[in-house]
Amino acid sequence: MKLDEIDKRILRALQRDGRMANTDLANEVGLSPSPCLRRVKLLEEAGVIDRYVAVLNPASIGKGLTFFTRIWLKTQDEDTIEHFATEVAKLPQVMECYLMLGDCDAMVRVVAADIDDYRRFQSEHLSRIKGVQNVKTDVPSWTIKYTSELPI
Amino acid sequence: MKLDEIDKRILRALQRDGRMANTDLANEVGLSPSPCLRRVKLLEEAGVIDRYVAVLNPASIGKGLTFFTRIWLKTQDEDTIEHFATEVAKLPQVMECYLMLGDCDAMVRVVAADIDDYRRFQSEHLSRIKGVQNVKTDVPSWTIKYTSELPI
DNA sequence: GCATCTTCGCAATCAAATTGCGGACAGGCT
DNA sequence: AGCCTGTCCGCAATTTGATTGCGAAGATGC
Repeated sequence: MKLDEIDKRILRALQRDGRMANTDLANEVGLSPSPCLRRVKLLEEAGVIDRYVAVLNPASIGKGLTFFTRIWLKTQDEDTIEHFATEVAKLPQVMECYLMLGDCDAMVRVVAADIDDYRRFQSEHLSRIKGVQNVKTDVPSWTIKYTSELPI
Repeated sequence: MKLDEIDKRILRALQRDGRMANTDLANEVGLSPSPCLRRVKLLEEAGVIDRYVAVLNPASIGKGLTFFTRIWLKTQDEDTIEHFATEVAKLPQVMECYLMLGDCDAMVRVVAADIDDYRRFQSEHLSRIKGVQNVKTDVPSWTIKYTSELPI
């Protein structure tokens, strides 16, 4: 989809505040409400805007820590990987999971309340997935940047 | 903040659809619109709901690839780290940046259009930050899971 | 220069957000 | 038990914003 400058302004604004009133958005991007809303609908239909979400404060719901876990599988055949993918998708603590080429086979980002909560998750869920041979956890000591705003 | 079952239902719903109409939300969680809205406002004021955002499709704006870059700094003193943090915050391609304990000093998640776009970013921006000694890039071959919904 | 397509803004209509208020329910005290 | 108090609900009125239809302005191409 071809995006002009106004579309980009709309996307930037909605990335900052996805619940902004259309009238305010229109004002910000320099349109009147109706063509502005029309553009937003088109961006949604075209899939440029995938969805709208509320971003929660992880600490306030007892998920204040992030862990990165690198995973090595016993084998890299399709069945093993697919089974792993299916099981990982079921674990709500896993926010992201990537298959990697190179050193490890997969990397996941996990949220947990504390170290013990994470350890429990690792031993009771992650390590029990069939095909998982070894896991190694990296703990970020500080988050410098965390954004959901894509550059546009 | 103490969250009861209805609050949790609200948070789950708004994580799925942050732009849901309050009337629909009220209906889903089993309240009438006014107390439902009151709870949402309280959750916002308490910071449980941090903000609302539109989630864009990275591919549709030419940022379809994700890269993980591990970074080693020349020294780990506070000045070096703070300078690094300041500079990284300015780079819009960087979605996340964590300081790590252990192997590497920092890890960033970067979005780019393609490999060349990433290489340019790495050589022209990341590697030029003062204090950066070495970087190593990991490329996910597939994203199995990617969610913004915290378990609650 | 004219026809056509696109996208705008205005105005009317409809739907949802917001607010104020009375009532139900729960917990604590006498 | 009976009463007082604090909390949270739902209803209804009001305000605000979303949505739609339509005519006009500007851009594009023949």
